[in-house]
Amino acid sequence: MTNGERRTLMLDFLGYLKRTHMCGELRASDAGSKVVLMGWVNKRRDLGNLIFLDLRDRTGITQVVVTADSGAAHDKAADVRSEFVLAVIGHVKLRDQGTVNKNIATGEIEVVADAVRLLNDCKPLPFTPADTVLANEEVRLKHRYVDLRRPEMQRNIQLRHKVSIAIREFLNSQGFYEIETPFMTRSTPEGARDYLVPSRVYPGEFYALPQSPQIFKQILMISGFDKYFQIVRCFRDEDLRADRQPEFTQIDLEISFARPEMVFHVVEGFLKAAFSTIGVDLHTPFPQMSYDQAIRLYGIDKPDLRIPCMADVREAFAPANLETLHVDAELPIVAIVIPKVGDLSRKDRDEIKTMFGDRKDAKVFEDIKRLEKSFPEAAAKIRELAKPNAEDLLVVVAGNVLATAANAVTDPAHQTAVRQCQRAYEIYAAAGQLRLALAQKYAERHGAFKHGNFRFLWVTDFPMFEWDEAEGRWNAAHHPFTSPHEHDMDKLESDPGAVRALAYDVVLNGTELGSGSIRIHRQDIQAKIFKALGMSPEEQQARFGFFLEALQYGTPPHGGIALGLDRIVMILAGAESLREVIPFPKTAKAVDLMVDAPTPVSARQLKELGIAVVGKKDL
RNA sequence: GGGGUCGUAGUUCAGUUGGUUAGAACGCUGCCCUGUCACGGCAGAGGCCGCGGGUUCGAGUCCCGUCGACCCCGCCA
Repeated sequence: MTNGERRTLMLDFLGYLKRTHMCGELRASDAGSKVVLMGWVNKRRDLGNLIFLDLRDRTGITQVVVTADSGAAHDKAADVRSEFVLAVIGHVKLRDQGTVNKNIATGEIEVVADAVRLLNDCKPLPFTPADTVLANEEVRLKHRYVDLRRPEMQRNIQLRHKVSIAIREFLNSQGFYEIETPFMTRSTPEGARDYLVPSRVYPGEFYALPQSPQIFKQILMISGFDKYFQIVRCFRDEDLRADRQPEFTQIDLEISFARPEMVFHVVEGFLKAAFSTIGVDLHTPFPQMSYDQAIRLYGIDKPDLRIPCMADVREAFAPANLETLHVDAELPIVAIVIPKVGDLSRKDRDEIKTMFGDRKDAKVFEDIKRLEKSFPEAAAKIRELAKPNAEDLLVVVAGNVLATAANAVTDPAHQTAVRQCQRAYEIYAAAGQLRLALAQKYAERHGAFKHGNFRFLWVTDFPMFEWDEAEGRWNAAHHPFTSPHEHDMDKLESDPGAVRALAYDVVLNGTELGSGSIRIHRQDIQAKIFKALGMSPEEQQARFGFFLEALQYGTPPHGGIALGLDRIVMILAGAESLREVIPFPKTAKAVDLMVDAPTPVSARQLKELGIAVVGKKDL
């Protein structure tokens, strides 16, 4: 018999047999009882006249012993291989002293088989759930049903279930209604690319899968449902990342007569409930920080609070120092502190330069001791401002003096200001990136990234508009229905860049978990925003006509938020990728390797939809 | 769209400066084994070295292209 071939086995029927226990349940106190277990063969250890089978289901593993005197049972057990599906009828026996297995919960007992039923066999697998080394992800995804049997995946999916249930229960207790919104809806040309669904009835016309139920949930507020939530799939046709899938699940909610604090309170409540499912007691309320602060202190709008913030050390340098160092005096100078890194070799310090990259606009001083030699006073002042401990790594990031030509400004005045802001922002961002890269590299040393350290944060007061360099106009930073700050209304026309939005993000350990805002409920303000965005009344009508009409029929003030369920579960599970907490994820090229999707469809299907596909080369 | 890492047996990997018949472990098949739990012992099967082209007397190894997996940038209102 060659590899892969097996003698034909006689399989048994389940018949009237009923399972009495799960495989992870039995304990010493069950000794003596008659039991029926069902599950998969995790491992077989065949000692000849004595065969051990580890039977596995979602609750755990029980060792089954089959002795030669059990006759038929022993013959069957001899034929059994990995991942066969069995029913074992037997009795629970306390294990002898020396044979207890402390590694499994059921290790004090074993089930002595009286009879074995072969419910199904299993072809030799590319990998098994019992393997100690993990197979390649490509192989895992192709045979996802096997991969999902692995205890770790079972745990992750169970965790996901628990988190969903905890959130549902909490929101229900707070008076939220769970209301479904359509998956087949209208394409909104702004934002991410839509996944389109062709209409058969109207050839050439398309539905779009929702990027979020945004407009529907706002309409539900107009409809008087007061508090809505939904744990809902959303779709975005953009390139993937470890933390981005084309279809993902959001915890979406909206509240009528809402102020931001009310939204914060609800989110803190359900996150507390979700985290308590794994025994983590979250401290609420979460700290808050303005967007502006986040940029200046962390160089990013989703600060990771597990490591110290950056420090502004601009004042440490005398004008003469800056000139010598070719540092732009107009731009910020920031110090990064990474705790407990200890002494670095010359090679490690050079590595920092590589990590920072070759930039025109910014430079890094990675060797503070060298800076100390030439500029002792500045270095002393930097230490005073950044407050590193003796073992901490301290590096400084500053702006480069640019050639005058590159810095020439012919734009109107407000654009000059924008440009200056932009350059400062780039310094902060560059420093922020280096801070994270260093923190990642020296994670072992500072220990702040160990699983279980959950640092939440609200980031508030996002800018209302972003300047679009390519288009030469302002864009909505969040979406065009986000309400501006009441105090900033008067700047809508005079200084759009300074208008703050009533928008907020909830951030955990440097990952954006969710984003929300108080929405515009008044027609007059909505008109001003569209005007600031340079959108003509015709364009407004074409894009959002139905919604603008709805807004006019008694819209209450309202606001809400949406959080990524996948990301929450990923962080709770301590996983590196969303794919570890999504049962059937897609690859980086948006392919489902198990079902092999997407695929071409038949000419007949296309004809019915009025669709012609142009050759790939023509695209 | 751009940059990077990787691709060798079913799986995880090794493979020297380009040089005989491409190795190991696990898995698989057969035999032996009554206390294993990463069971053990003996024997065996299993390879288009991702694919295509090039350089060379000779390519798993060097070069070019291509496909696939992963990570990052762009993108994600």
